[in-house]
This record gives sequence, C-alpha cells and structure tokens, in this order.
Amino acid sequence: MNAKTSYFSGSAQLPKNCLSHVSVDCIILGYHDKQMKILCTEIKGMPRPKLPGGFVEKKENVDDAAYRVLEERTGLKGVFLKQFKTYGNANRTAEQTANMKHLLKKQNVNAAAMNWILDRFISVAYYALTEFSKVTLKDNFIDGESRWYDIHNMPPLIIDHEDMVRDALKILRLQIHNEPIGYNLLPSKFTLPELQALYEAILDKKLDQRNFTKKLMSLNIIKKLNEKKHIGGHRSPTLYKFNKRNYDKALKDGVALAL
Amino acid sequence: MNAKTSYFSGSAQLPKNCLSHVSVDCIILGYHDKQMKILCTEIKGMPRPKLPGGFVEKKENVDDAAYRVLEERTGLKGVFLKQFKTYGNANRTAEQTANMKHLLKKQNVNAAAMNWILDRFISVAYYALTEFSKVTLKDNFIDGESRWYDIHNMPPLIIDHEDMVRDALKILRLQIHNEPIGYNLLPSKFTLPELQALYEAILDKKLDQRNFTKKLMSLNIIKKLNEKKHIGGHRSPTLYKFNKRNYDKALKDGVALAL
DNA sequence: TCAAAAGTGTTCAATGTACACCCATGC
DNA sequence: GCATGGGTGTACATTGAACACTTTTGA
Repeated sequence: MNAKTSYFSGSAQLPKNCLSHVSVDCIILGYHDKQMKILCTEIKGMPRPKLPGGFVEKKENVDDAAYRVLEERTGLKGVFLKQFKTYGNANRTAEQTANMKHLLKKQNVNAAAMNWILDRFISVAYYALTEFSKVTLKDNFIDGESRWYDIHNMPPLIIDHEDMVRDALKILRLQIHNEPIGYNLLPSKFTLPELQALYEAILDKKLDQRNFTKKLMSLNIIKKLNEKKHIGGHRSPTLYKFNKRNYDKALKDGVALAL
Repeated sequence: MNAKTSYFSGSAQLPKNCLSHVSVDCIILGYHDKQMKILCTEIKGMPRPKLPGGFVEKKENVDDAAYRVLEERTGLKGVFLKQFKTYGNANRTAEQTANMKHLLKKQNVNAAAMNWILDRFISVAYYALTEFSKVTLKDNFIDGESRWYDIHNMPPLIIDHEDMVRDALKILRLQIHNEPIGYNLLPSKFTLPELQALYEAILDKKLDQRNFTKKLMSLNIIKKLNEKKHIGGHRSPTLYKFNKRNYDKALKDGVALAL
C-alpha cells in the first residue's frame, strides 16, 4: 500500500471540495434468496470494519451525498434510501481519529494537510434496501474493500456503527408497517411466497401465510397475473406484479399493515 | 444597535469554539390552557422570524447543543427534547447568508472574520414540549428576540424553518401513539379533562371523552388520587398524578395508544 | 406415490368506535 | 333551577390471530 492508492489520496472527494465536520454513513441492506445482509467495508490498518460512508461536497445536498455513496458502492440507482438519524456525540470519532493518525504516520502522509479528517465529525445516517444479487461490489480508495455480512453474524464495527445498524433495523422494522416495500427488491414479476419471505427476512420472524396474503391483497398495491412461476418439484405459484401507481401513492401517504 | 450588542458579538458562542457547517434548530412547542404555541425569534434586519437555534461547540455533543439552546431560551431544564431530522440541502442557507452579509456591512463588522457564519450550514432539528406559562422568555445576542406564536397563526419563517415546523408536528403526532406525554406539561396533579385537552391540542382534533379515559387508564401510567380539583361553577374533577416509574418505562419501551 | 410448497376460509378474541344520561357545583 | 363541565358503560364493527386440509408438481 503506497501513498498513491492509500486511504488519503486518489479519491474524487478531496478535502477542499468537502464540508468539514460532516459525513454520511449508509446502512445498505441487501436482500436475496431469503437472506438479509449488510454492506461493510474494511480499510487496511483500521481495527474493525465500518459502514460505507463519505463526505459531503461543498455544493452537494446531504441526501445526494448519501445517494452518491450508495451508488458508488453498489452501482445501483433508484434505490430506496432514507435518512433516519444523525449521530453527533463529541467523542464519537475519537478512536477513529487516533487510528488514522497512526495510519498517516505509517504512510508518511503530511498530517497537517489532513487535519480536516482528523477533526470531529457528525454523521447523518441513512438506510437503503437493495437486491444484493444485482450489486457488483466496488471498492474505493476512501473507504476500502466492500463485503456483505449476514445480518445475524456481524463483526464488531468501528465507533458507533453498530448503534447505527441497530437503530436502522429498529426503525426499518417499524416503518415497514407504514410503507410498502419490495419494489426494488423483487423481480418485476414475483410470487406471494417470495414477497412473504422478504418481509420475514426484514422482520426476522415467521408470518402466517394466509393472514399475510389477505393483508397484502387488501392494500391494493399488488396485482395477480395470469401466469405461474415454474419452480419445479412443487405446485407452481401465481405471479404478481406491483401496481406502481398505487405503490407510489402508498409510499407517499403511508399504509396500515399490521404484521 | 451597535457592534457590541449586535448579532455577531457578545455571545458565549464564539466562532472559534464552534463547529463550522453544523447548527441545531429547535421546534419548541409550548402548551398552556388548551393552546399550542411555537417559540420563534426575530432578529432586527432579518426579513422573517426563525426558530431558535445555535451552533455546536467543539467539544459538545449535538444533542447537548440543542438542549443548551432550549435552556437558554426558556430557562427550563429536564424538558422532553427529541432529534427528528437533519436538513442538509446545499442552498438552504443561501438566503440567510445574503441577508447576513447585508447586516454585517451595515454594522461594519469585519466580514472576513465572520466567514464561518456565511458558509453553508446543515441543521440538526429537534422538537421539545414545554409548558409555556413556566417559561420566562429570554432574548439573546445571537438569535434576537423571542416570541410565542399560535400554532395556527404562524408567520412565514426564514429558509426551511416552516418545513421543520411541519415535519416536527407530523412526527410528534405520530410519536404520540407510542410515547406517553404530559409529564412536564401538566401540574404534578392534574385532571383527566386537562390531560385530554393536552392531547387534543397536540393532535389538533377532538377526542371522545369516554374512550380517552378508558385508554389512558389502561396504560397504567396515571393514578387516581383521593382529591378533587376545585374549578368553581361545575362538578369538581378528580385529580390524577403520573406514576413516574411506569411513565419512564413507557417512554423507554413505548406504548400502544390509538387515538 | 411421495415429498414439498402453494393456495384457500372460518372462528374467536381483542380492540376501536359510537353514543346518552345523570352528577356536582356556583351563580 | 339552570348552565356548565365531569363522570360513567354498553353495543356494535373492525381488525388481528390462530388454525388444517387440498392441490400441484416432479422425482
């Protein structure tokens, strides 16, 4: 690892383009085949993985910065992304700063020029829902190597990133009762058991099949098609698709969905 | 107005003690006698009132900064205060910055030394619930003169502060179904009609008296006393008090209260 | 014919909602 | 005695939760 490709150089996000003291972090939840995963990144020389994050360019909306981080990591556009909390404790980045000083020294980076990154940061946190099989993981200079971790088997993360994950999951699990999900997480044609498995993965609990069907159908956001999916070995489940108009209306106005 | 007592001097919050680019704003909701009010401040020379806000000291938690703003304005401690959203659009402070430049010029303040305040800010927003009859309004140098506005009769506010108010009220009205309220808003002994009036003021709608009583009693957070309140001219209502232990438990664990 | 998953309704319990009359008090 | 607000219970509708058998498919 040399200075050219280190944490502190080569990135599009040069200090002079970014706001000091402000960062964004993303809890990127990936779903596929009944599994929920979280995207983390590992920087050589740092003790523990972290959430993908970044800085806010001087003329960039904070929401757009989060969206940019998401897109840089996953290559995906149009993904559901939601700000959920801002982390602003004074000492939250102290440990990270100490580690970075150490790294800078080892890499012979001029610490004075890097003062901006050694200062305190507050972080605006977002969560996103993605389909991880659609994602081609991209590493980047600023934030190291990306990797999916199973939600039940997370490593310890730096600073308050474990709190962020816990908070994001808690809020997502509450929000799911008021917002439709699934549009970017399932193929355009999907079966009810697939949709149910998605809800079960997010809520991390089993749901009653008949009650689930009944409730989802009553929301009027999915439409039964005259097609079956061939799954082999078993009865062929009916395919459904989202009614995008009603789905978007439900996103905007909220739904009532007790699960 | 001279430089000594102007917007830009005399405050405990000197630029060198504060983080750049980060501010906090508080939606301080005041309740008394069935009325909901919002605390705003008016700075001479600025076109419209604003929400009370402030900056974050370099070694201060962001939550504590919001709490400090609240306390500086109202003199109240121990008030319910909750972070609800962070506003980070790139151009959100553009208008304010333009106005400030104008003000600085008029006041012959050295603009170079004030560059920190003319830059872009992102704002972490909080809402608080207070009893406005307990508040002695305090002006301050940084933020002008304080005043309560009726929630139904708000003036236009600067930048995105009207969005903040709208968002805060929306979130509060949702949260009220999961959190107990009232502890700092009512006398230690209160009547059920008083409590109901508080809920009605926050939700801005009438509630059914019998159903309200039934639901509140079922939460086990209030306790009937063997005392009545003398209100004159009418039947004397029974006094209640909060069961602080259960109230705090409900704050922490949440409640289910459909209204 | 067997294994595995899909599909389909009913019953019961809990909760929410609507609603009206008598009571206490001070003038 | 009258005006005003306090206090109380029931009936009905809606919603949530539990639950089992038949169908389809391919091996």
